[in-house]
Amino acid sequence: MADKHPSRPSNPNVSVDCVVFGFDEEQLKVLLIEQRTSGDFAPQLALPGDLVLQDENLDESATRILKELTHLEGIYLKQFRAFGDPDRVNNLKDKEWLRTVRENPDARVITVAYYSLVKMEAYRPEAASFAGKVIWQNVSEIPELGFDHNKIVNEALARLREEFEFKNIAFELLPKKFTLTMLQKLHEIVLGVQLDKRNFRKKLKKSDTLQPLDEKQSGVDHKPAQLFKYSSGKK
Amino acid sequence: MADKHPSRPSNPNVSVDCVVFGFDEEQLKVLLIEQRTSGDFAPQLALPGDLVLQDENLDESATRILKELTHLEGIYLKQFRAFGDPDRVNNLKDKEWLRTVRENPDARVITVAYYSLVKMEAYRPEAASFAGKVIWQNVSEIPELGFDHNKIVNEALARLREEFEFKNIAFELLPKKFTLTMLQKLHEIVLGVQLDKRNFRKKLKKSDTLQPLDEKQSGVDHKPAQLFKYSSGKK
DNA sequence: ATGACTAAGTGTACAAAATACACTAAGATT
DNA sequence: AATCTTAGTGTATTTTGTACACTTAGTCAT
Repeated sequence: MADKHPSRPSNPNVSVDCVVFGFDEEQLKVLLIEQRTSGDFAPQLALPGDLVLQDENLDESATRILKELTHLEGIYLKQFRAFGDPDRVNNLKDKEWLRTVRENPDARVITVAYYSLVKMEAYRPEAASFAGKVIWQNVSEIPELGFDHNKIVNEALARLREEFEFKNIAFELLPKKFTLTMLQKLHEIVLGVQLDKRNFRKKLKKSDTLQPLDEKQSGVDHKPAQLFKYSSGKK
Repeated sequence: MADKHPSRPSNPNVSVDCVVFGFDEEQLKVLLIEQRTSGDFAPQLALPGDLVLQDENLDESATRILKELTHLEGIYLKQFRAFGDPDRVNNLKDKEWLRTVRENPDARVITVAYYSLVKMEAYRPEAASFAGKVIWQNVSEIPELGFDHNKIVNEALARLREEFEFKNIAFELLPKKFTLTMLQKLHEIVLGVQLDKRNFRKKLKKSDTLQPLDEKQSGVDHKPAQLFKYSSGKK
């Protein structure tokens, strides 16, 4: 049992949790994993997350953990907040899942949260062997999650929306190639509003951050759209 | 010596660092403390910060640490980012200052950073007995600091500016009573620009977030200005 | 090849917001 | 009473945001 005297530093466990938002033409979802612990607890849903290892920085940790748990790679993850209520991981089931039982069972767990945004069709998550499965859950229908993960998802969603509202386009979070219609739909889905096509494009043009590619959309049964990439400044 | 096998969770020390910005009519400064360790190291400057204790959450920790080190109280502190490079605290002097030597000397230190903004004249920081002294350092003349604190200050300043640019007024960060001229000067100092008095006031009026008090500025040798407080929504 | 279907791509008129700019008013000091 | 200092206020112009509908390019079915 760790020392619980209040005037001592806590030497907590530190974990990383990843809120991966996925979008398609209509919906915004969050990637969740089903936790199956070795104990006989009922499975529960939670964000992909695990403890930070000794020789990695936080960004590296997030990348590694997301890959280990869901096989997703090459995704930009943005740190947005640490969560550290002393009792935020307070039950056996949660601790078992986090490997905390084996390492440092009585210490609290402080977590550093990351978010990202991906095109669902471009990334096919697969559950790690030891996890149950991974699912895309609609952001408007998120059930009760393990740990304090509902709070973390809500905060991440708020940040994502701020990013889109204030900075206009969250380029770090975008796919490398995209059509203007895709970009508009993404904004509409994230912000929950309808936008005017011409006005949306006018604003993009003025911001001067898009570069047309020598490539058009393929695999559609109508006029294919021009593909663009992000480019700061002008051509 | 702690276990350094890379595949193990790190059970790091976790600290909090506070970037307290202070403003007057002309300048924006940062509160720094001079570290005097018990060893025979030369003093160095750093942000007020220390390890998180077992039974406190991160916000509580920040509040406590700022008070212990500088006697500042009643200040809104906003968490903005965790910093966790594995070697960000890598010398004996830094470790000694952080009490890490006594508790968990070989583990890395992950820090959660907070910032805030105060009227310098309203808060008189005093050094804790064990610290050297506290100083207000101009943000444009920050010397080399301990740990990775230069990086943390730069990031905090960027966030503070974003807050002022995008959200227009960072009310959480303001004094409770203020004149419109004070508010304008603050914006000018933080953003490093000149603003037009009438346009600035027009925008404030439209935002409908200020409430005039039954009180005017005192102690000035000219026409006293109306004092306002923040108020969401209308009177 | 023709016609029908689907989404891509484009411009203009109006409303709202941001900017540039200079004088009068209130209190303090002599 | 005169002077000094900052408070407080409005209008004209430019820029930005909004509302709105038709033509074009490619695919598919006949």
